[in-house]
Formats: sequence, C-alpha cells, structure tokens
Amino acid sequence: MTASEVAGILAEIGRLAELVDPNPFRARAYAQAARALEGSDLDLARLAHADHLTSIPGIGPGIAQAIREMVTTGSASIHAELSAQIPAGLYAVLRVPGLGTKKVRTLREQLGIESLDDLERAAAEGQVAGLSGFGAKTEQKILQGIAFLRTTLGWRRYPDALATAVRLLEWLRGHPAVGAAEIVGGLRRRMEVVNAVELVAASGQPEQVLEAFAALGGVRPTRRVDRATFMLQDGLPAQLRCVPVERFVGITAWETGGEVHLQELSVRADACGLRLTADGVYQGAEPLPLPAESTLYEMLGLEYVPPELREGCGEVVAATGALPRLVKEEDLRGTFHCHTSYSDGTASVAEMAEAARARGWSYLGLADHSRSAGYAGGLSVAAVAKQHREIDAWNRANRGVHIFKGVESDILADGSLDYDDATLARFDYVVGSVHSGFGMSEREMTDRVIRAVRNARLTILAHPTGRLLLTRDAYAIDLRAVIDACAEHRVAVEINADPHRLDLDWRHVRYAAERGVLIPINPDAHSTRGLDNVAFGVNMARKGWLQAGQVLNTWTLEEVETYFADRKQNS
DNA sequence: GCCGTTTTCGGCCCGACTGTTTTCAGTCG
Repeated sequence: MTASEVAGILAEIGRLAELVDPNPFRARAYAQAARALEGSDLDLARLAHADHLTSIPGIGPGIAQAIREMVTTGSASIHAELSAQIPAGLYAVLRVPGLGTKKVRTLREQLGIESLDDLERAAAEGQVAGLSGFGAKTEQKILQGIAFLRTTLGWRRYPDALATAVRLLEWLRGHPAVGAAEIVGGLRRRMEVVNAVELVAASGQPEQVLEAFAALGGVRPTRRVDRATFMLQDGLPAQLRCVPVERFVGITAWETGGEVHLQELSVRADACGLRLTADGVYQGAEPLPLPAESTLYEMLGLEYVPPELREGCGEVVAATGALPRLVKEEDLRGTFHCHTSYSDGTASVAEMAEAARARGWSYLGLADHSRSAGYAGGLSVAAVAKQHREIDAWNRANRGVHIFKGVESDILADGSLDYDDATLARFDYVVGSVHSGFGMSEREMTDRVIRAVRNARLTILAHPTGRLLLTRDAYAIDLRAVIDACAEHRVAVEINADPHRLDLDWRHVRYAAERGVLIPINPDAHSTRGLDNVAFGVNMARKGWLQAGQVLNTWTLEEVETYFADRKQNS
C-alpha cells in the first residue's frame, strides 16, 4: 500500500469522524496526517516495521496504529467502525454549499435526513426553515445547492477518469484477442471533466472481448450491437466499442469527436468522395482501411489535428496550413505558483527546488500565501524576510535551479494587495488571487480585480474565476473586461493547473493570447508531487491553441529574469 | 488524535461573512 493510498483512507476517516465525533479536532488530526502523507514517497511498511511512524509530524500513536493495520491487512478497523455508522448518502449532503458538519448533524438528528433526496423533500416542504439555527434563506440556499450538485452527478475531473481509463486500456491491450485499443471521447480530447470513460478496441472476436470487458464490472452489462457498458464502482459508466480491425481507425476518430469537428470533417470528406460515419470511413459501399488517423486527415487535405483541438473552434479551416505548433510539456523550463511549508505546502524551499531540478527545470517561482490567508498560514512580513534569506542562500550556492521570490497576495475586497508597497517591492514578482468575498456582484468583482490589475506591482493574475470544478461555480466576473485590463497593464494571467481548478478556462485562453496576454502554466503545487499538475495545465494551453512562446514558463531563465526586472523598473 | 511543554493538560491556522439571532454560531477559504 503506497503512502498516497494510506493518505486517502486517513482523509476518509477524517471526513467520517467529522460527522460522528463531537470533537472536531480528532477529525482534523486525521486530515492533517493524510496531508502529511499525500504526495510523499515514504515507505510506510518499512517505517511501521521499525516502529518509526510517529517520527512523521502529525502522526502519533493512534494514527500510527491505524497505518500499521493498513500496511499489513490493507484496511483499518477504525475506518470500518466509522463507515458502519454513516449512511453513504450523507456524504452528498455534506457537499451542499453552506452545510457543514454541525448543520448536517442537526438535520440528521432532527429530521432523520440521510441523503440528498431526503433533504430536498424536507426543504421543499419547509421543514428545514423551522429548525433552530436554520431559516428561510438557508432553506432556499440548500435547494439551490442541491440543484447545483445534481448537475455535477455523474461527472468526474480529468485525472480521476483518466486513471480509470488507463487501467482499462492496459487490460484491453493485454487481452489476447485485442489487436489495438484507444481511449476516445472527451477524455481523449482532454476535457477538464467527463461523464464517461469511453474506449474502442480492434478485434476479430468482439463477442469474447465484450463479454470479458463487461465481466470486469461484476454486474449485468448493457449490450448493444458492438458495445458493452458497465458502471464503475464510483458511478461513472465505462463503455467499450469493439470493432473490426480494418475500421478501427475511422471509428476511433468518430468516437473521439467532437460533434462540430466531425460535421466539418464530413463536409470535406464528401468533397473528396469519402463518407465519414459512425461505422468508419467509407469509399463508395466499401469501408476504407486506414493505417492511422493522420492518414485520414491527409486524405482530406488537412494537417493532423491533435484530439485536444477537435472542438469545432476553427481547427478544420486552420488545418489547411495554419495550425499552431502547440506548446508541449517538454517546453517548460520552470513554473511560478508553488507553496512551501512556510505557508500551507508540505515541502521545504530546498525540497521544492530539488524537485524542480529532478524535472529538468532551470527555475522555480515560490509564491506562498500572504498574511490575510491566515487559514493557510499566510506569511507575516517577518516570515517573508526569513524566506528570502533562505532563498538568497540557495541561489548563492548556485545549485542549478534558480528560485524566484514570489508571493500569492490576496486581492482584498477593495482591490488592494495584501502588503504595503515596500514589502511588495521586495519580491521578484507578485501573483494576485481572490480568496474571499465571493458573493459580490459581477460589477463589484470585476472592478475589484481590475483595480488589482492596475497595481503596477501585480505580475500574474491567479485563478481568475475562482471556480472549483464540480464543487463551486465561478464567481460572477466579466472575464473579457479583466483580460482586456491585463493586456493593457501587461499583467500575465495564469492557467492554474490544479485539476480542481483549470482556471483560466481553455475557452478563454485563446482570447487572452490574441490580446497579447502572457500565460504562465502554474501548478499551484502544495507538495513536490504537486509540481506534476503542470501536465494538466499544458492540456488546457493546447486546447486554447497556445504556442510555446505565449507561455511564460517556456522562456529561459535569463528571459524571465529580464522580464521580471523590466516589470519592476516600470512599476 | 497530536503536540508541546512554564509536559501529562489544554489548546488546536484565524478572520470575515452570513443568517440567525437580538449577541453569536456555523461556514468558508
């Protein structure tokens, strides 16, 4: 069992304990222990054997015992005990915005609510508003929250769905009757959220493959001609289409989509005497075997269009010779929005820098939270000075990775940044973020953010809409107006590559780039492993048609140093 | 449940906001 898997179970114990244990600090202890382990490479089995688990900060004798159980038996009895006390449906209730553990407990004790359906019924009947501590507004907010949650049901964020898809793909490719297999659908187009895991396999024995695939689900599969679908454990449908080898490529392209892209391809195909169908590419009445998707595009007189561009945003026209050379992960030379243990990260300055070097980068920008973010250990002015001394020492030692001194400064309600000008001037660059006051009107929020953009100390605007995918909608903001202001004041706008955010959304990336706004891809890393988030950001950059030069972290160390110095001089 | 120590208990990231109250509990970031 890996440290990450143990962390997952500890986090789950924390959530369960929140719902049943009157002492909130016990739940927090499990959550903190989970945080200490997630993204670490610790060999817990070895530490358990040597009785050294409690040397990890945040792990005492109680949690050490639970970990020992997990690494030897694969599960922990405390987890089973707590699970038995909590109906599964109560998790969803806890996800309703505005409901915390206290209110959920009250709802359960007073009204017997154990699921979203229970809660929706009670709220619709007006039972909730009558409870002590609740009122009419809370009841309305609950109903709105449930409506939002229902729109997210059945959807998964990219990395979660991808992990499942890759497992299924490996299984398929290992099956003796399968010649080729591919992930298709939104996942192949690298959409930020998907509502299914879709695969296509080539086989001469489709019955055998579909049967075996469906059996993986352990439940009775839905079968339709050449398809099998089953529900994954987490409620996401997994669908396999099993097709003859000679039609595999055409069907893969069809199943990858998107809809508008296929329509536009079909028009070109008609003109070339070909037919694009759900059953492959046809020339006359005969299916046309294709060695690769690139052959299909070539036959249509087009450059190969990478799957992530197939969204019907003008890529078919552009593929006649004007497709961008999309940025690649290998183009990155560093990144700019990372946290350390000075605020709410888990790794030290040196550990983060070493991790950057391990990724072949030549620089790393650290941007810990500012003082308003007390909940995240935001840095006092004194702590900033201490961190800067540590960074200076690292840079003097010339260890191959240069550390830039940055900060993630809260954009306060009035649009000001969170330190005085003299303090802000001590950083190489300043990242600005909204972390509070999400309830403003669109006008107020837009004015607030633009005021921050006009501040000459601001270098990068972070996660510009504040959305959390499948958890929280973007706050109201006129994003075009903000991007225009960033263009005018030469403020870069990040693609926050945390897969929960992916904000700036790829649908706005192209507009920003067209306005000449520089776009860094920032992992918002809170651990060394969090640096790998950049891969998700690269996906979004590619979906937004970005080329390497438009992404700040493809620039060389010298270029970035000059850019920051130039910005500071003009501020 | 963990931690630190002026150890063996008492505190635990902390301040703003909201809606419910009528002075504050609960939630959120």
